[in-house]
Amino acid sequence: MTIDKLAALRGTILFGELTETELSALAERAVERRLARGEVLFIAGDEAAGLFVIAVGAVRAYREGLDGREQVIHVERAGATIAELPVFDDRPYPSTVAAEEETIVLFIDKRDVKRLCLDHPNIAFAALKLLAGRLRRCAELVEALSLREVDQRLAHWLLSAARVRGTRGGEGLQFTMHLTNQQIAARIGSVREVVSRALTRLQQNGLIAVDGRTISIPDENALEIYADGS
Amino acid sequence: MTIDKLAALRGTILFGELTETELSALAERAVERRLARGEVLFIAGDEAAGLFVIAVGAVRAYREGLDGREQVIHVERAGATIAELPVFDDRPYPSTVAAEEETIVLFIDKRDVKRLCLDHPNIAFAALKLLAGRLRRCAELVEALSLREVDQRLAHWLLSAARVRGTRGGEGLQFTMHLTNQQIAARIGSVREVVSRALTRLQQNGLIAVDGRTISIPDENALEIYADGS
DNA sequence: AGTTGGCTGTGACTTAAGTCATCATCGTGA
DNA sequence: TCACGATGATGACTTAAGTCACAGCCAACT
Repeated sequence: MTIDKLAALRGTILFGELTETELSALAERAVERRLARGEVLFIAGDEAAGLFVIAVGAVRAYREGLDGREQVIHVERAGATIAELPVFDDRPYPSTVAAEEETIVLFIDKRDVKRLCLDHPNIAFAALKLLAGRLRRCAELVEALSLREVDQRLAHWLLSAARVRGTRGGEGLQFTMHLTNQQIAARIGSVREVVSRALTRLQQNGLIAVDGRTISIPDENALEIYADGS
Repeated sequence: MTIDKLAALRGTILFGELTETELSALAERAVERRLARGEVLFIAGDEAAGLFVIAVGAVRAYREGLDGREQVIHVERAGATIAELPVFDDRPYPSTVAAEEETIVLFIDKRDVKRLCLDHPNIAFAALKLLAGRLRRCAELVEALSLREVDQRLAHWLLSAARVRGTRGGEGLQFTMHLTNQQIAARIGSVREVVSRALTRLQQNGLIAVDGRTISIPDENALEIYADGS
């Protein structure tokens, strides 16, 4: 399978507004890399020569503790970019990044990105907007980890997952969970067993209903109140 | 006491490279605001009309839990800016900001900042660098909160405080602690009593020595090893 | 069909962290 | 100068969260 580099670049917020000529020039210099599920793209602290555009698939950026426990910082899917920070501050990769599924990324040299930012103020502005969003989410995560307990963090996470992926119906808001408890744990800052028990508790309280891999939220509002307040 | 708005703006990374004419124009439109120690400048979620330049003093940006516990996200001093995010993504203030000491800030309308970013690519680039730094620190904080225990977080924090403010001498690296245990706790994500005990433990292990408000780190390396590894 | 390996749920236990209460000290403002 | 409130140390207690161990399941692969 070959991919259309041009289309992939055009699909990003960062490069979407370039002219066809500029896009082609960038596409020619872009280097494709394929990742198997779980494969690591780079490790936190590695020297960074540029950023990556996700053409197909999804990746997670995370930090690892000594015991091997992971904390996911953010997840990005096709159309997004990762490792922008080294472009702007010339420092190493801030997090380790691994593929969540079969993924194809395009490497873009940071000098190219810099030049584009300086030539096109609106690209720089798009990058600013992008980083602003990241920073907001990161601050949310800090707040959650520091000031909320696991059950609340889980409730909050389920709610936002449902709002992104879910559909509204007779059972209320519902969606299909495609992650393992382990993966959820890594995102909300906990461990497998605790997530398992927390899910049980949420069910017992009637805040969610679980049927196989389908999770329903009968009363969105009630779950929200629980998530940030108890 | 009157302050020199022009000088304050010139001292920032963001606006430092503007011409005198542009600076004056900006200074004329800047609105000064004085804050007493502890006074709140704005609250997370408030509508935001622009950013603030810190002319004198220092502020902390934090989130508050239901129980009133605070988690500091970042601290900024004279010469820095705060609340840049709303400028770039047109959303409300992400954190609550309060003065750590007597502080004077200058309010700059976000439309002015946007215009400057679009007219001067290097201002946009400076902003990108600024946000990149914030994001790195924020990710560090997430990692620490999720994967390290309090004693390690404290060790790490002491080390970086010492490296910024401290001096090297016979006793090793030493510096004056001008924060209360309460304040340290809010920064590393814990509470007063736990910080107090953690400090005692670090002393018992010979990793630090405390004399009044002076803290010495006899073996910087040993403390660092302890901070990220145990 | 059978085996292997990952995923889940759960009981039992440990422990880091947080809470509560007390007391001495200190600094600041009235 | 006095007094109050903030600060800090510390003992005693509680508890959320994490660890360990085990058993049942399911899906994939040989």
